Amino acid sequence: MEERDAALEAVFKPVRPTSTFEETVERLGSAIRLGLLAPRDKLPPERELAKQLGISRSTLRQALTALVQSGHLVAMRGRTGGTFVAERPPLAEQAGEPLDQRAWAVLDYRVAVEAGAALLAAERGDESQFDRLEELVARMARELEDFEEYRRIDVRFHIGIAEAAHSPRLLRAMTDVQAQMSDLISLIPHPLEVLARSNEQHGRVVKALRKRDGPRAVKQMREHTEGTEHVLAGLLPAPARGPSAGA
Amino acid sequence: MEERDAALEAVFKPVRPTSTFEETVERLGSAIRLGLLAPRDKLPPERELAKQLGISRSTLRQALTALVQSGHLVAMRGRTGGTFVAERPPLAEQAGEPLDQRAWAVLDYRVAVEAGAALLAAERGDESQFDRLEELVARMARELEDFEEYRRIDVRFHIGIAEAAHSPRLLRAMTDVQAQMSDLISLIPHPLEVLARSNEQHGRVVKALRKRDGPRAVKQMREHTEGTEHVLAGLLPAPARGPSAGA
DNA sequence: GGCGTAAGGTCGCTTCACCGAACCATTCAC
DNA sequence: GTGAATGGTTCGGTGAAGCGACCTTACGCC
Repeated sequence: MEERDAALEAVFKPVRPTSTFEETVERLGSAIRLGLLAPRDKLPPERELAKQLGISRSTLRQALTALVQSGHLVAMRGRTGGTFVAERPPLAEQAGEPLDQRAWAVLDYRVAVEAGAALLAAERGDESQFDRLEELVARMARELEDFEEYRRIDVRFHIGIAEAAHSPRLLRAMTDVQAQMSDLISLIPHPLEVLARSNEQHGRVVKALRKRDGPRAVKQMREHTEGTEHVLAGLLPAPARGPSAGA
Repeated sequence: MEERDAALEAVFKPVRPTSTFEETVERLGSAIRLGLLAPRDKLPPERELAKQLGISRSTLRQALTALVQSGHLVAMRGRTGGTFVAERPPLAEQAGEPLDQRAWAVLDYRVAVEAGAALLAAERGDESQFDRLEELVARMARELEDFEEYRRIDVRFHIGIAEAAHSPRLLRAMTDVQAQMSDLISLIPHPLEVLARSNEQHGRVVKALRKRDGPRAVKQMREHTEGTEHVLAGLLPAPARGPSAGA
């Protein structure tokens, strides 16, 4: 039992079932914060959306109500009514409490997802998908002064890599990661130079993908993610990693 | 809305809340199949375990009953009784139905987790942890003829890398991946030569970790994971990956 | 040999999330 | 002005999960 402690520990940790309500708020809220659902976009009618999500209208409405109250959505009644994404939805949620610790967990997980996506994208990506990534890099280069727009494209870039990996599961993981990153990123300053440097790394990643050089793409991507970590390192208390898996 | 389809699609897919019962069966079942809980190991008394897991005894018993019936556990009554891991627990569960499709999803996810763990382990791993990995490689080399034992050590090796990454979240992801891999791996034959080759790759990964060369470790690890994929490729219908993230 | 105790096994009640469906209220197209 | 499409409201039903009390078994210990 000696050395397996770290892994075994996780086996007996409390089980936290996710409620349908929470899941739904999370799904829609993240999609909005990521810009997958853009401001003024209209959601399907409640009755239909409930069917799509496979949940009851009651539960869906609880989630929608929560998102209206948090400013993500706006509901309009009447014949031409509907539920719309707010003009200016909140960028990040108030995760609040143990942010310091959770932040590092997210960053570590991000390393895995980004690395995996880069590896597989190098192996399987279509040229057209790489074209698109390059286009996004070019667009970001033009938006260095509008952070919110830059970030929206940035999200699409990273999700685009996951799409090029042709793995639904990794795509899902990437959207999750980006959603959680948004909560962090909105906390930090984004001087123009940092964005520019960051985008240069984007470019190098695409270059490696084009060469079908997975490990190189991973290397470039790792340098890219380290950038974020270093900036955050100055803002968050400390990594505080234990001797074995941080306990 | 044009190009975001693949990512957006996931937003409106059915929400599947996980029940406490399922989660618990999964947690304990995986731990047993992975060998984290070894045969003859004794679980804590039900009343106590329920507290640890933060669930009611009733629900815990449902899970335990299921695991007894599936042959993972054995329950003994009386003063010195308790719930014990079975002598010879089933190696894999009958996921059954859409195994073909899910298999590839797992393999893709695995690439990410293994790559991320290798990257971070190269950066943060302790020498002592690398020593331990080397020891595991040596032990595997001695167990090429006993597949079940080999696989148990193999699991520990991969989990060991995640531990060296010092990231609780990646550790968790790795145990999940390994659990799902076990379901696949038990389906395929394991000729001695394949295990030997596989273990050589283990060795090369550790070597790269020792050199603190993350990208190289990722490269070696990718070659290692590809091995499994190629073997499975001969057994499963087809990747069947769509043009954009497999839809 | 019997008694206490630590375990698993059983029962019944309560609570709450989720579902389903009917119905209300508002607004606009026609 | 009427009807249809939409969000808003209410209420009863159902099943999962929790809580707690009690039964049963078997072993250590006096």
